[in-house]
Amino acid sequence: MSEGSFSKPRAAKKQSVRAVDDAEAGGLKRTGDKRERILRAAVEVFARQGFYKTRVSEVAKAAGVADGTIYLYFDSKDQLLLSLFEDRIEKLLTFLAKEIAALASPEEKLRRIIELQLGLLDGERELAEVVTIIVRQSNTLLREHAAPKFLAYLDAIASVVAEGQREGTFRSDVSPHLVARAVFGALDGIALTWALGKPEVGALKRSASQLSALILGGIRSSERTSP
Amino acid sequence: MSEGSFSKPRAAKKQSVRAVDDAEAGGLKRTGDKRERILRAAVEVFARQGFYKTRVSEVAKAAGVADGTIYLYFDSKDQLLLSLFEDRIEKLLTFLAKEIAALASPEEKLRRIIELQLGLLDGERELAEVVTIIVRQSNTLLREHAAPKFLAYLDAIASVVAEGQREGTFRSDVSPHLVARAVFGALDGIALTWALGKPEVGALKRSASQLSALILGGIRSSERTSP
DNA sequence: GCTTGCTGAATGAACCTTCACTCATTCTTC
DNA sequence: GAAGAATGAGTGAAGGTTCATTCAGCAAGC
Repeated sequence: MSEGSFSKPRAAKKQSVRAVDDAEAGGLKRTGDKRERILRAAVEVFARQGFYKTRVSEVAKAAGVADGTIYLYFDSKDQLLLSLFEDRIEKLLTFLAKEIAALASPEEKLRRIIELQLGLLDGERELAEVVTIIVRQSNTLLREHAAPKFLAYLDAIASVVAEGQREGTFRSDVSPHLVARAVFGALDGIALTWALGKPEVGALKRSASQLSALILGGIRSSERTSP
Repeated sequence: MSEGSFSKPRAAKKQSVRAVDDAEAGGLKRTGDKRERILRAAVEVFARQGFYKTRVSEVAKAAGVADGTIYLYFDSKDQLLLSLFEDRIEKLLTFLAKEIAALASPEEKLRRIIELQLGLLDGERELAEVVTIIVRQSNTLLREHAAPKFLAYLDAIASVVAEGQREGTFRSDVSPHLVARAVFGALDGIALTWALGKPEVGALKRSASQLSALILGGIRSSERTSP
């Protein structure tokens, strides 16, 4: 009687926790994870061409589905982008939270955050690009929806900073939120110039350690008084 | 979609827009400022709505000009954006160069750069937004053209860092270009969250000094040897 | 096992709105 | 009144969205 509760796609919020599977052996296969396939294709194409220059038909082609199929899973092109964003940020946040919880000192945590974000940028550049670009698309529905999720990420960083300040290992004359923004921005800035240029191999590791040194050096509390 | 109720209607802004005084006494003269008027309108509207969501007719209206007039000064909508970018970055670069040249130590220079960029973000947020958004629009002619100018700006920062390293006041185990990117990114990140939220008054001053402290603290060579 | 009928996911060509751009006409200035 | 500047309604193309049609999968009837 349950008549397959998930059987109908109809652009609903259907949260498929479907992760990585489906070896795409042949062309037509099981129709299980169309939604996920479309999302992946979208990340790829949006990152390469930008949202506005991407035709819905291109996403469809990349996903190996018909144009119309996309509208069985998403209400509109805008909604597709928004879903993409929410879906991915969500995962990133939970992953980050778990990783950080395991570490003891704020300093280690901060270092790990830097590593993780740069790692994400390196490994899933496309996703990272889409995310940061989206955050910058101006005052639209997208921005309104994206902002809360994004701010949650910043809060996560800020709370690490605050922790360090309570402990006394971090200087307390700077606002945790400001530091969070600056750290995020620094990481993003590096990603940006990578995106503009050519990504060298090994750049990641070097950047991460240098950046950690820089940021930790700046934030560590010290006797030294700044002029 | 409703009009972006993000930015308050500042009537004061209007007046400063009128840089070039066109004598209305004799009606329209050699309207040499049409181009400039269009550029200013474009900055404003692009920042509010984003490039792709902005209609050429909206820019025209904001500039107080007919649609067709825009095409007397710019070849296309894309060209308008590109011209805008080049024109403004150019000015920013020369201004920055002059400001910095006057200062003695790399430390002061860096501090001034931070002040200036944040000041720009505060005073001409719209322009700053357009610039950073544009830099992120993917693989297009725009990107190809925008990148060099943008990189020139980064180079300017990097050379200050390099100077400090030669002098011995800055730690030399970090790449100047990395630092430049990080600094730019940090500033940009702060702007971004300002843009997402509400800009408090006085936030600028505080942010600038905190950020200076943070960055200089991070970059200063730990050996306090005076050369 | 084979046929028939039903269901609904998937398709993609056509539709229809939205704009970037054009150009015949009108206005300004000298 | 000529020359140029400015106008803005009109045009054509582009591309997001729709929907009539297809067809794989399944169940019941034979």
